Amino acid sequence: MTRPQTTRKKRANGMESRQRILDATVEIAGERGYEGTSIAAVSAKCALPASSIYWHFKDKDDLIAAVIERSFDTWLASVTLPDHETGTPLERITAMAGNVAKSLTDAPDFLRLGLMLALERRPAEPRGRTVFLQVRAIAHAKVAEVIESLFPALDEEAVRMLATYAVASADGLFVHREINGDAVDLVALFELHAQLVYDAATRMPARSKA
Amino acid sequence: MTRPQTTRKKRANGMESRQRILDATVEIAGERGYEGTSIAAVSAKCALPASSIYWHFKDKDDLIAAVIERSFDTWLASVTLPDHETGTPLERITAMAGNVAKSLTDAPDFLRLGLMLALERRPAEPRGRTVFLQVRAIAHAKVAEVIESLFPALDEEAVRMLATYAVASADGLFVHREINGDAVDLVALFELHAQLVYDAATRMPARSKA
DNA sequence: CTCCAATTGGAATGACCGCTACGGTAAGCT
DNA sequence: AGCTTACCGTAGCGGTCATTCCAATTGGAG
Repeated sequence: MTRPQTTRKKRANGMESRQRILDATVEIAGERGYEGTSIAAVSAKCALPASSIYWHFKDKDDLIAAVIERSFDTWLASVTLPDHETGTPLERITAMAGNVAKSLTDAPDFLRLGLMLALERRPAEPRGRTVFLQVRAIAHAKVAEVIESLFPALDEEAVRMLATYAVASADGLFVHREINGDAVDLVALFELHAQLVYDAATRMPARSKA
Repeated sequence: MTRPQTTRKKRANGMESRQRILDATVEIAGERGYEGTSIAAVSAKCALPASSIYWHFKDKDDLIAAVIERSFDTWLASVTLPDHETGTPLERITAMAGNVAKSLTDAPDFLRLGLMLALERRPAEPRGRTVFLQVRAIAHAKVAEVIESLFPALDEEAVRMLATYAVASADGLFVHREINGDAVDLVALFELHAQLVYDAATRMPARSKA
């Protein structure tokens, strides 16, 4: 994020090396978790010495956080929400869920690493975990927004609970695919999920608005 | 052989020490994951030297696997499935889901540790991970059994998908509570979950049986 | 060309890692 | 009593950890 930018051209492999380091780290961290990600292993995988890693990143925590941030950006770029509103509401949220499922299949690193970090609760919380939880909270808010716009009769508490259910279940479906491999049809599961949430919202009692 | 040779009386702190070690390990592994669980940290927490840990357990992998196994037993003991519950099918599976949610609240270590291990995919798979995945597969089969008995008209594929959705979403809801803390009402979420799955099964088309 | 800063290379740091060797101690058994 | 088994305690092994130091390199700017 911090760019010198003062007309200092990329003169050596700087940026490419940075990407190589992040590539190696995302692979190792996805295999072995936070503690299992050793600088030596990253160094071996990206064929750069440890000193280069420490030139590009302050310390291991900073490296992991950078990985989370970059994989989130990658994932965001692969989510294409259809902004034009065609079809019934159910068709629309089903399409949205399908797109999210597809993007998670294409760029799973963000959620995979994030959930791994989130499940740990070490005394000194890694910065990557904080970043993940913030992003996740935003996702929750956006889902709640969609639900509220589609079902304005629902009260706040119902919207909150449905959004929580929608996001949490989606995580679970993703984890299921991470565990059971590519044979799992994540798009189909997400579309089913969208329909269930939609049905639930339809059947929920509309109470007085706050 | 008139010499029973059965359990030699517990003459030292053997069994108690074993439990102390497991208690310490479940705490540390829940905080820091597989690699982050160091023998020295366990040793410090249970106030027993490393050599005692290695007397009771073959190696670190064996220790983690033992923790998974014990926490599974603890969890199983806290699940009380009402086998002949009265009421409608929906009421019955809702009660079942509520019981599972309550047991997961009371004894979360099994699923928490298991999911942490499951998300990692290190080259040499820890035995604890294998154990967890086996138990999880059994859980999936049991859920499929319940669904099939309640909705005999559904074809195999539909039952499989619903069971997958039911288990995976449940994991996600559990993770949500682990992340967001005790304020999350897991029982309510599980009861909602049960109802959604029930509704989905009701609405699913009944195809020809295989 | 020289100078300078961005990178890399390699080696070293002390702390910690999993694990073991081995002696001590106390409670069974005979 | 003496032998055996179960467990605890100390000390340490070889290795890896995150991190740092500092000397090379490299390429753009003057």
